[in-house]
Amino acid sequence: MSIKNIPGPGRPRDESIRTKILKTAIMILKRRGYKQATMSEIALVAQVGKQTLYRWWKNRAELLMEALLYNAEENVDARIAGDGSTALKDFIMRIFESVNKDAGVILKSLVAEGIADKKFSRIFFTTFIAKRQQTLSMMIRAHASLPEKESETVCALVDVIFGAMWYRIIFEHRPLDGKLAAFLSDLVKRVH
Amino acid sequence: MSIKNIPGPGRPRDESIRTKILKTAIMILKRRGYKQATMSEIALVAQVGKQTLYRWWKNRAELLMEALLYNAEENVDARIAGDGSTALKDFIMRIFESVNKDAGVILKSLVAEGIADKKFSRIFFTTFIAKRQQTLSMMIRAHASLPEKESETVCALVDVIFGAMWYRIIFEHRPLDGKLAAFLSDLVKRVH
DNA sequence: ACAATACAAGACCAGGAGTCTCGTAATGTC
DNA sequence: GACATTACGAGACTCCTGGTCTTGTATTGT
Repeated sequence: MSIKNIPGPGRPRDESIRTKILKTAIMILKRRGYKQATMSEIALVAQVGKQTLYRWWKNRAELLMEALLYNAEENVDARIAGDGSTALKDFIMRIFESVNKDAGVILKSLVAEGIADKKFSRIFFTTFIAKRQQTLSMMIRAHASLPEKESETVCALVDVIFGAMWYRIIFEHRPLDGKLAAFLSDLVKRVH
Repeated sequence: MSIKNIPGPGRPRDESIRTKILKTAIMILKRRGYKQATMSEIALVAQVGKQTLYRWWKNRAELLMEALLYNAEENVDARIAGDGSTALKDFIMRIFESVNKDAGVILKSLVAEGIADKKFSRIFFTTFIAKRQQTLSMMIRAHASLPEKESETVCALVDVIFGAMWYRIIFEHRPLDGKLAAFLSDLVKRVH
């Protein structure tokens, strides 16, 4: 994502500056929202030259994307092991918690960038969303009562689950809580 | 939405200019996308002074919102009458068609505005989304096999259906087609 | 010492939202 | 018809943001 740090002559890149910028960006996003998290503001708060931002990332969208990945280091990976009957619900719940904590604002910001820039929308989808979809569809297959589930149905279920999540992330009309997680994992069991 | 036209002294407002602006905005949104649909561009193409835009609407978000409502005059209302077994699927399908035709770009634009401006997000939700949710929950209640469905479940189902729709509107990874509509209406029947 | 790069600070440019001004057109009132 | 009042098209203007460029200094390998 960020521009590579190939060793050569001259002063070396300072990795700690890169993470300082990412942390600052996340903090501003959380505290002041998407619109206030301007490049100048991030540079100012991080006490960093604007050029340094553009040395590490080629534009705002790339920086925000990496902020998301950096933030998601507490990674929500598929732990298919464990009690099979609640594995799916637990998985969904873990994602919800991450969204409720920090990721929500960042995810929304990236959607906004994607709406303004179709090319970025594709990048965002392939480098982040698609991977989550893969994981979820594995979980669904494992969780489903009927084994030979055609992929069409699994795809629809993935869109249903993440769709409901995104819908509540974007409009914030209802919380992402255990009730929804239970309802969604229940839904999967009902499909044959 | 648009600023009222109270009669009084002076030259009267020209309603045809208002609709000309809305049509131009929709056209630019469809043909060039959200980012290109700037206020200056709309004014230029519509052959209208920028001040006229701001006389009718107080900002870009308001204009886009009214463009959406104007575009949605081919209104997707609940026609609960008709074959009860396909009424829900038909309803969903009609919304999908409207989105696929014009509304999709406008809806996405309004989401982007909402992400940048929380206050507008609320306005968008209450004046547009909430009404669609009302209609859909009526349809669900009518469609459901079990009559006494607690409102909690209906709300979740609404979020599931519109969630899946929005998810595909935003990322465009899969089409909004009859298959999804059938799957979703089927899902409702399976919930008890 | 020297070349090369990174860094902070900040000037600079392009473009968009929103405001303001100007000259003109359309209305009601006298 | 004269007048006050408002709408209109055109476009200049301010302010802000994304992104670039410059300058002076710091840090590396040779």
